Amino acid sequence: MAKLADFISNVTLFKGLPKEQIDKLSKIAVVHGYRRGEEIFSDGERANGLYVLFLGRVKIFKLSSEGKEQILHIIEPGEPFGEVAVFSGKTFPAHAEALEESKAIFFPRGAFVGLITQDPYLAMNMLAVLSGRLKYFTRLVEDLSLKEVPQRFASYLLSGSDLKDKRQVHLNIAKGQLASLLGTIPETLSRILGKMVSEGLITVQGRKITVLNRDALEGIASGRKALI
Amino acid sequence: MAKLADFISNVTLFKGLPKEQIDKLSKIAVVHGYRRGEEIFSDGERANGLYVLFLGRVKIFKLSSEGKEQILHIIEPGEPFGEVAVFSGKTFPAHAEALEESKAIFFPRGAFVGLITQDPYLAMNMLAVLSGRLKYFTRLVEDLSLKEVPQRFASYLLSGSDLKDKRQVHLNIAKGQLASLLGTIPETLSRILGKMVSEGLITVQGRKITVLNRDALEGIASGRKALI
DNA sequence: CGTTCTGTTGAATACCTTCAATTCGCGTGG
DNA sequence: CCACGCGAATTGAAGGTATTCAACAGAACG
Repeated sequence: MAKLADFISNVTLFKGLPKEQIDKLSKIAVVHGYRRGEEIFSDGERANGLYVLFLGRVKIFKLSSEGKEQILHIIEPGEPFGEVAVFSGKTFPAHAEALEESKAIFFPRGAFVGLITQDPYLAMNMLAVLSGRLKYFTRLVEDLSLKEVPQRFASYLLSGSDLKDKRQVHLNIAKGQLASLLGTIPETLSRILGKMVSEGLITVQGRKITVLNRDALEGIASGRKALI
Repeated sequence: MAKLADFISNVTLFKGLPKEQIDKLSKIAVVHGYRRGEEIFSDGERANGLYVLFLGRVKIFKLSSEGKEQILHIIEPGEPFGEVAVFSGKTFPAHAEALEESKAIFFPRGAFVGLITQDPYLAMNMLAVLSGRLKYFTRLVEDLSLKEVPQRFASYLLSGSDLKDKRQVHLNIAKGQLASLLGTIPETLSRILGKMVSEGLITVQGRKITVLNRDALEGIASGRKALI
């Protein structure tokens, strides 16, 4: 299990922990595999621990009574999920499903809480993770309530092409899933993509989007400009 | 300052802490007063600590570029606020403003973090607080994205009249503020109230709302029924 | 008792969704 | 290697919910 301990020591949540703690964590860890589309846990289900994604991609989402879905998070390898239920309430507050073949490490609640109370460093890391999530949700609420869909999409695009002014953005999820993440439906997103293309702001080839006019996109993201 | 220590020991965040810790907390605490409408901190402002509300009522909110507001939270006495910035990033993720004459206890970041690393109990309490907030936001996102305004309002009403089947709900904030909390505007809320009254579901006298037909409201809250 | 903020009501509009019909893309199997 | 089939994506037309703008009524406060 050297490989597992190795991975664990590189997870942000566990960064900076002494080797001894990493070993303890490895001992209580259980690895689960999931196929594309498989449910990991469901909203309201009793929670007995938390997960850290090892491989693949997982979506955390809510479902309406009519079956419409709102994605809260796309989890990437190294990120924890299902952590809320460990510290408050005893049930998961949303659904989790593998978007592709995935592996996740499961940490049973009791043992994990034990480690946290013994290691202030781990506690601080966990507090940082939860705070980061809260900040993210704050922005999500802001987007859903105060911005229109083109604004949200423009922000999404720009945040994905932030680093080293690369113009190419490769969507890591299907367009329909992106729509759900942006709080809309595939049709609406498709129309917005179409408009942006016809205005010369971007080009789209499957999941590959090229930003042609960054300034205009920033104008839309900030609400200063609108799509025609 | 016996009174302050007394209050602090009754705050959920500090529940179960030994007297010694409470004393330390009292020593690093600073009390601030705010008048109605006064800003406590603003979005993006550098954060040097967290607050616990002592008296009054505080709204945590986001503003759009056009000035529309979305309330994230109404803080009641005993609740902490501004805590996210202590553990992640260094700036407040939203605005805070006193809705009425208020007093808040301020805990400087460094000293507070020091106490947390010394007391696992305090750390666990803080984790529980953050998790609770996350759960709350999960529901807020769900409401904004997957439910219509009448549904949100019906849920709000019912959660306010939950205990001991009391039919009277007294709004603790102005209707305009409630609209902002529900992710809409005063006009829309007013129309919904009007419809519910004319359908005989409720009566409204200022801030006093009486539930006449709980079943119908539950139908609306769950999305099974609609308003005419 | 007047001024100001809060709440209400109406008409027009905007944005997004719904529904339905195609088209595209891709993996599977012949 | 090509054809088939199925889910994903696109496009059009119609409809619905909420917002905007504007005017007015009412409550709160000094």
